[in-house]
Amino acid sequence: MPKPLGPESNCSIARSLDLLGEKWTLLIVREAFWGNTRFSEFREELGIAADVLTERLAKLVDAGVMERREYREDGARARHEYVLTATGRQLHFVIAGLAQWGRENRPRSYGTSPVYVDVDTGERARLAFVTDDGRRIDPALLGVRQVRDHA
Amino acid sequence: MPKPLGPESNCSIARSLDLLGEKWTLLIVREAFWGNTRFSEFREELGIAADVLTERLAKLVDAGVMERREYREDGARARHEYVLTATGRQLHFVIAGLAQWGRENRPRSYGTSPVYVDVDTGERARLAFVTDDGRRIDPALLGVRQVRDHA
DNA sequence: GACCTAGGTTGGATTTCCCAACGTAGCAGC
DNA sequence: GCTGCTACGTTGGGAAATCCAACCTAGGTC
Repeated sequence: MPKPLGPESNCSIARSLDLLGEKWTLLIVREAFWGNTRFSEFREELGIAADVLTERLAKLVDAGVMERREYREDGARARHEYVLTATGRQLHFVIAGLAQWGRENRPRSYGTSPVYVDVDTGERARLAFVTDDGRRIDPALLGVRQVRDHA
Repeated sequence: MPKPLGPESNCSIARSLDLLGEKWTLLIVREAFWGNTRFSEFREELGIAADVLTERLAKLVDAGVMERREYREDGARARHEYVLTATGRQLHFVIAGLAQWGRENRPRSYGTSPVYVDVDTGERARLAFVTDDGRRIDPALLGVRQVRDHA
């Protein structure tokens, strides 16, 4: 029996959480979505310890979620920045799911929460389950099936 | 400045993760979605330590994600079970997001992964961003806005 | 060549997690 | 009414993850 956690788990949820489930990791991804890219920015926004941040960024780069790039501002030396890859940007559903759930189920009486909008029209965007041909599915009528991993 | 993690964080993602981001918590929620309800079932499926499970279940009940119920089978004594509340079931987007991401981005060459389907038609269900009037939004054209928490 | 800054590394305290052993309430059998 | 059995935990001690402050380093400025 494979362990319930770990990169070889039978369950894609467990495999995701093996990488993303450690403390801070999803908050780093959130910061990357918000446009922060630098070690010092992650540190300032999150208040995370430097050694933990180093380790998390390395794991995310290693897993292909983020990419470590060199960049250089005029007359400055080369620096590093960490940006989401296409794989990392696919986490928008997870991030949006957490944002939506927290907003609706763990409210606070003041302050603001992130909300997704259509960039063109400004309309509010919410998560939904849809079929391949675009029909929306009532979450109450949703079932789960175990499907063989392609390949 | 409120801490980036913690129940009073400015960000609904951080508030969600303050509860859900500890090790095992989302896997317990997953098991609950799969229909498991009992202490011993969680323990057997996950291999989680008993003390950690006790603590996680207490937090989830306290936060209104799960409900602790008494039940009694014929000629047996009263037992407890833990079932998702409406608030807990709203985590389907987060769980489905993790499942979909892991399936697509952390593949494995054997075994199965959970996939959501329409219970009536059997059609595959995927996550999408939609507007209130049901129009689907291309994730590439998605923006984020900070919106005041209602009330 | 002295200083500054971004991006780390290192050592040690604290917190969380793991594991095995034990506690306990109710019921069954005798 | 006592012995066991089983589900649901609690407790104690060790291992691992996290936190924090101090330090390091390379390239560029002055």
